[in-house]
Amino acid sequence: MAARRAGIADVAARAGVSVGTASKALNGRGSLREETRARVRAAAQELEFAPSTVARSLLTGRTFTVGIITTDSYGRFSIPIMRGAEDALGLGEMLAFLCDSRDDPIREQHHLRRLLERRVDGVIVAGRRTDARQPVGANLPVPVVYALAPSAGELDISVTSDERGAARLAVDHLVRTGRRRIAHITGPHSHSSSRERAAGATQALAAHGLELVGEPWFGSWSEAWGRFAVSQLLRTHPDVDGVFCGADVIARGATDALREAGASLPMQVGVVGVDNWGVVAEAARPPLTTVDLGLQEIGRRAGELLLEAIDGTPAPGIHIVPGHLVVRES
Amino acid sequence: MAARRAGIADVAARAGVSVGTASKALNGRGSLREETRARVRAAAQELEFAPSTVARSLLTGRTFTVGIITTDSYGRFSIPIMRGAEDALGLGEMLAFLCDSRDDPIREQHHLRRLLERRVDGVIVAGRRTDARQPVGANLPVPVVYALAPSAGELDISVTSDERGAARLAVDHLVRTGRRRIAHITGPHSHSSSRERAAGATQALAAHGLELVGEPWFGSWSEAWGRFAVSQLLRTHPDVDGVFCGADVIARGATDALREAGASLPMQVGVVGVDNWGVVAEAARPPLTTVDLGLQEIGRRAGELLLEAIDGTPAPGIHIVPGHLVVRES
DNA sequence: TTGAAAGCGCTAACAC
DNA sequence: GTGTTAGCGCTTTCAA
Repeated sequence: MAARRAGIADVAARAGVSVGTASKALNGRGSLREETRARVRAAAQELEFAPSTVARSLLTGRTFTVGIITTDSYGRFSIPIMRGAEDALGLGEMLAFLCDSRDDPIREQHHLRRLLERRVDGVIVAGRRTDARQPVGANLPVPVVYALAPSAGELDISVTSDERGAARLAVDHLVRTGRRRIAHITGPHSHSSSRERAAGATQALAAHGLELVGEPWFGSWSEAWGRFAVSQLLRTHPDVDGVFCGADVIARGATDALREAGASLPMQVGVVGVDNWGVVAEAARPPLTTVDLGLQEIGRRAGELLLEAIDGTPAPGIHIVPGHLVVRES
Repeated sequence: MAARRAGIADVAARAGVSVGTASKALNGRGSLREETRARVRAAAQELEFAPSTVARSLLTGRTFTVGIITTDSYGRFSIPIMRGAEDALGLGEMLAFLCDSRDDPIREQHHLRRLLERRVDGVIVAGRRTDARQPVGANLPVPVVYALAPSAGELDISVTSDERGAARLAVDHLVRTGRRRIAHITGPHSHSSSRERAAGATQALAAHGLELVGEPWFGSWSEAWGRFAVSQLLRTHPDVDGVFCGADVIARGATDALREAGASLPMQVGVVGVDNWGVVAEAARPPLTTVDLGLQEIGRRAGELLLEAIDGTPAPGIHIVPGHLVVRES
């Protein structure tokens, strides 16, 4: 601590040149004698000179920072998205401010305002559901990219997951491994993810000339629901041989209930989840085959699209990132 | 988008005053006629004026930003810490840059450098283990606070968890609920958390005139290890009536193995974990009683200590944040 | 009560 | 090849 910070003026003085020259030397601009350049660089090194980005920003109008607003308290969904975004943004030498709106529109507006005051070059808004959301503002001075929860605004840039595709990947795997009597247990009907996955499952089965065993079981994103739904399912359809679950937690509950009902997994019944959430999928017995929605990829794509928009070539619309199947033992 | 950004000069022009006056009006500085103030405010409103923090920073030397460097890819540990830190920093009107070092010292240095170039007012370094770590740098121009993984530097500021206290909370609960033959299953011996929790458990039992059943079982942070250790434990100590597990994932494996071995929980055997990791603790059967290490509180404390250090009153040393017991049904 | 001017740390345009 | 100067958007003396 306490180390006084050297400015470019200090570096120039020590190297015996003017600040202009020092600037050129350090930025490789202009034409200077190699010896001068070296002398300046040496001085900078000795003084541990770190150029002030804030002064530079004032001049160029760019800060090389972006804001990421999550509605999600850095939870299950935001985290991989943030990671992906940081990957992409880091490549553009950008640093990200993190704001947690906790699903509160007031907080969101507050954060947005603070980010704009800080002159971020762009903003990523990450949601935790795939339901469309209202735009964070109109006529903003910087580009915004929506991740996971797409914006309802026509001309906005959004990146989201392929819900129907995810269902197809799951169902195709079950069919490919010989399952014919496939049921679907999923989350709340109020979530568009649940509805889309159910619709996707029905579609995919139809493509194989099959139908879902019973209606989709809408419930909650929990292990307990997975267990309960399976116990009920076995009463009406004891011959079920495949279960596509709308989430890994549901799938884990399902495997437990099936195992405890005496079914041998995966021989008698195949189970596929969605999420590829390590702590759940890997610890299940057997470890879960599941669809990874590519959240990190969504974040990466969002970062890339934001960089492009900042560079003046925005790509409006909803960009869909495909998921992929992770085959384990279930 | 595309909305041109109004500067204070625009506001001043529209209000028919000088920039100096506009500045004073908006910041409540100087003495101005109330009518002038109102006029300026109105102009600012109409132009959606958002003062540039970067210009202000250049002047004041403070950016009201901090950097958070996590070694943890925003995982299980960083997340609550970040939340807590954001809580504290938000109160100081600070915004946080997020950097993920992925446990790579090179990346860490790189990020630190970039943060310093951006003139952050301070830095939080968050780890994922409680083992002491090397300081991130010496003689830095801004204060640094270490969260979870304390710095080995004597004069640095660190905030970490109370590992022995956590073990005491767990053991006391088991004893209070009538358990006398208590075993301990935990993570790798190479982690100081494992060793400290084991030592704490032994100590706490001694305070009750009891001894651990067998040696502590060091292994890995996984459900599989919890299951395996319990199965072995039951062979040598079938009369065990309490298991203190060094992590919720271990505890969950332990409950599964106990239940499947025919033990009724929590009547015959009590199980206590550490972490209070929702997805694991709540889904276990029965839901886990566990020690919450207070990670969010650690983050909050780190944020507070950083603000204090920035304000010129650093509190060096290792600050220990107490955990608390979360009683569920196990 | 208000305006004019200097300056924060840096870069870029232009002189020398 | 190097130095000088103006100016990015704001706040803050100081003078009017």
